[in-house]
Amino acid sequence: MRYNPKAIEAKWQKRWLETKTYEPKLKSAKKPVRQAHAKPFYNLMMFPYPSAEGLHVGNVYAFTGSDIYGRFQRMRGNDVFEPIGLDGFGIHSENYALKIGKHPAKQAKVSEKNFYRQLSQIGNGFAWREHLETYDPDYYKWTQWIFVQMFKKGLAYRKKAKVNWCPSCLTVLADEQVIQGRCERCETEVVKRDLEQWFFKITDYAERLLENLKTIDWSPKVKIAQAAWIGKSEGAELEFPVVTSDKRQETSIKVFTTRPDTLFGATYMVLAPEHPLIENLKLKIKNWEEVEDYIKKSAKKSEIERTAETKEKTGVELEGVKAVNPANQEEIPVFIADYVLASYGTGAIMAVPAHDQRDFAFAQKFNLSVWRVIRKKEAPIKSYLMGAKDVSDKELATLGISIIKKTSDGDRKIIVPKTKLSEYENLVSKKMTPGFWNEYIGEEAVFIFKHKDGSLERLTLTPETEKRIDKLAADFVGEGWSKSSVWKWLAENDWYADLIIHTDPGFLENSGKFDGLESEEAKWEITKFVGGEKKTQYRLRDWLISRQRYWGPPIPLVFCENCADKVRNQESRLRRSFGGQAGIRNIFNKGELENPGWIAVPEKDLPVKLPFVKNFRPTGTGQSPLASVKSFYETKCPKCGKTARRETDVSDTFLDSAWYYLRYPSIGMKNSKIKIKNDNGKYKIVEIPWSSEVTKKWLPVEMYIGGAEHSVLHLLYSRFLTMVFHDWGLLDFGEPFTTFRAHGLVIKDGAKMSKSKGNIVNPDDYIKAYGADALRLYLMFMGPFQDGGDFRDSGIAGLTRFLNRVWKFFSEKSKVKNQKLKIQAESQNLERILHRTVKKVTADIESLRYNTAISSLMMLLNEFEAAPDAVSLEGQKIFLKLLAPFAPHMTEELWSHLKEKGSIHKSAWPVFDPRLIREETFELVVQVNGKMRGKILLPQGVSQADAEKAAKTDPRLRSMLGGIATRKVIFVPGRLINFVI
RNA sequence: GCCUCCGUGGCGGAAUCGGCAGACGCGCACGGCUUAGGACCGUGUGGGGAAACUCGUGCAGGUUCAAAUCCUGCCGGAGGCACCA
Repeated sequence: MRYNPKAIEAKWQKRWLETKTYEPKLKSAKKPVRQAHAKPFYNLMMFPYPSAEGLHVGNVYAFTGSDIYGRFQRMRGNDVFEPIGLDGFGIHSENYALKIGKHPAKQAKVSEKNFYRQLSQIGNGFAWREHLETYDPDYYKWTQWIFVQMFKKGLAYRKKAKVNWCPSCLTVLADEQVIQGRCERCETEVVKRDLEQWFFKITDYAERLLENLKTIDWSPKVKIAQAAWIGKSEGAELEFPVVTSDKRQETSIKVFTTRPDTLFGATYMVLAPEHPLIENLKLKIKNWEEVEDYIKKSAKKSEIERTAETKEKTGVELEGVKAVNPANQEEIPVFIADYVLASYGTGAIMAVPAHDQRDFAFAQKFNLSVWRVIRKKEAPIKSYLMGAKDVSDKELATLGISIIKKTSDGDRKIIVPKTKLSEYENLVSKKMTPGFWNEYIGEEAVFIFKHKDGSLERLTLTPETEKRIDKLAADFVGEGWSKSSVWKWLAENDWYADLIIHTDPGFLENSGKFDGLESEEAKWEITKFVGGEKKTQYRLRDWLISRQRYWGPPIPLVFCENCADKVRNQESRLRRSFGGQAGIRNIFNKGELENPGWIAVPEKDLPVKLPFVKNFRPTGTGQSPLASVKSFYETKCPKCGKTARRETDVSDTFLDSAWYYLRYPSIGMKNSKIKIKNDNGKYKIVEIPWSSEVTKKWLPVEMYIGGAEHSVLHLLYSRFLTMVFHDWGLLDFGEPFTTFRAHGLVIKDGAKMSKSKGNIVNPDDYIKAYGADALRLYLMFMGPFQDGGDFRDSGIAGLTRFLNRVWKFFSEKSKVKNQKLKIQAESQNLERILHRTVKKVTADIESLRYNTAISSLMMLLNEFEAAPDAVSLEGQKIFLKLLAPFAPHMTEELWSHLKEKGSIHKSAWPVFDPRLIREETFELVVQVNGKMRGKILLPQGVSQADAEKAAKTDPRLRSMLGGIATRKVIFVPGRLINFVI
């Protein structure tokens, strides 16, 4: 009988479904015991979005890797729950529908069928009963319910802001969906638009999102990405008084800085063009027209335009206005420039050009003073060259000096004639004289000065001196300096900021009484000195949740003019009669009070169904297609009954996927009703979207495997919502996924797969040609699961060959009924290899090193084939069990050939016997001076003396070791012996 | 620019703790079986050398009896962040 994957796979897929092999008893599973082997094991993989023609091979890769882990845990005796569903709502599915000219609702049905067909063929142990689709009203009812709760608790708010707008997808996007200034989905350049939108207050959770990272077992790169995205900075808020030309103080500018230690070096200030203070100072600004013009221009720029030309800074000085440096009372100019972001910190900065790249670039362009206030700690070159802390003018002269003048055709070096040296000495002595600037920048012997006409000159060293330094530099090599790095550091040819300024902390100078203090200490001393305040800033912004598209859950809110008035009036009344808290809070919830006129759709009226609309195309007007559907938006206010208008935007797809893992185990269960505290302090019994009983047993997710591209999207949002639910008392855990592992990327023939390149791998083709088992095996064998791999058609042949050999071996073996062991020695040897393989495969699966697990199974098969008669029935069973997670169909078939009852996938995972692994003898590696010179077979646990003797008497080694005195002998028991002679 | 990860045969990769570099597979070569082979089986396969041996894990150094592995600097690649003060 030949191996026929097609027939076998179809047969077992059908039987597994019939016998519910992969459906754990969700209710009766035992209470989880954390760690090692939790009985109920929630094995989750990221559900796919059915956007393209079918399942991508990248999905198959991820799902196979996740399934192997699940099957392994099942064989270890755990109840494994491995659900799957479709993330079918959202832009990606809608864009696909648009592309092929079909209505998304209709296309969803087609994709659903196709995806589920494909998913049932890849050999995963899915719990099919608990599947879900995000566009199912039974599901999005609860997505909307979550939105309503967020609103009621004041975690959803509406705000007009500059938001990311994708001109191709015709909708706004969250910050997380903008990758390098481009739309995450279509890679179109994102522009800024002023729109009123719904946001979720994820920033309230910034600190916890960051802090909790320490408690979860996730792939480090994902944690790092999240920490960077949250972007915590500790610094200070400092206030700079603003004075006008008549020296009268007008107002003040608040800045946030992480480097208050550089305050004495602040030589100008910059406001973001959107800073509200500019409008207030309008009358005092002498060049208002110019300023206004700049504001308008920068408003039009896209994010990419604003950030692309990093070197070319733009800005306008606010003439007639000066700021006062609170540290030294110097009057400094104030600018507006778009390199300062309105959305971070206070939207204003103090500029310290000597110690910040951007400020330096700006200062160069606008001829502003550069004042160094931080000195580097160590200066090996300088102290070597000069033998002193400061470079003296004389030293300079004796070294010889040349200038590089910047000319139109690049830098040109001119050796300075001796007669001109006095001029330089003059310059050097006029440290920080207005119009001139010279620096011992960092500790480099590089000097730049500025002429009155603004041209820059740089002093460097003559060729003779270069030679001398070269010699000196050679002495430094080995003290943490390579020759090239000494040179790079000393004499790089360009003169841009990266060479001249240094941004590291160090020791203060030119800072009055703070001179000599170390940066870290000086920071807080100076903050105190000027009456500033310690402050923490996060880079994270609130989650923009509304989308101007059709294919998503409508945001379950209603706008009512009448209620808007009520809220506003009540508020002003409350303000007048202080203390009158209670009344209004019983009528309106927090969200309604904070967003006057917006009323939550009552829970009993959910879902707000997405109507079937023929023209579902995005409009581009800043409104969703639903805004033109009268029957949808016309409604009555649920609060007062007057005419009201529904919100016509839908919510972000990532809201759907932020909680799906909570829903799976509760599908088909009764939702729980629990008592929760409302924002007005009263308790209320509410129905929640899951069964608390089942959730307690199965959650949080034990193992989650998915792509790292979701590091700051899905994985961040899920954590946020879980924390929120925890705070509301809906969940008894605050982190959704105990363990998360990011799998690698599959590429094809060394390149990323893309439709335009035509190198897309369609899993259907490969399953048809080779079977799912071979495809699974090949995908996992390509490389370490967490690194991804390069898919090459030629590679799959090797795994097909392997499977054929397994089949052949077991087919022929099963004919031999008499399992009499012919050769004792061989069978002992085999047993040892067998148990070693058990150990290796077990450890490899635990750490997702599937490639090496498969390779050791190949080696075991090689051994089996070399001595087929010595392979016991037990050995055959163990082999099949080890292979079962990788090739579930074939192993199940061969298992049944061995007349085993029940599924191999529910059989017990083999355990190795440590005693059987140990060998009685081992090969001792003999080294001479660290070089391998031979091996000798010795009994396990041999003493050093015996090993030495054996090595010295070994005929092949004798010539090398005989008679020569050894200086030292290193003996590593069980491994090697090294003779140093 | 900053952060993270990674550089090993013709290719994918192995070496999990600093202890035999190149497991396993692909490819290739030769041989067998075959009417035939893009099927199957066997043997070989990092470079140099007839061999003893020697060189060899991106490059240059360092630590060590011993380095692919640790340290320093450079070069190259991938990913993340990107005017975040």
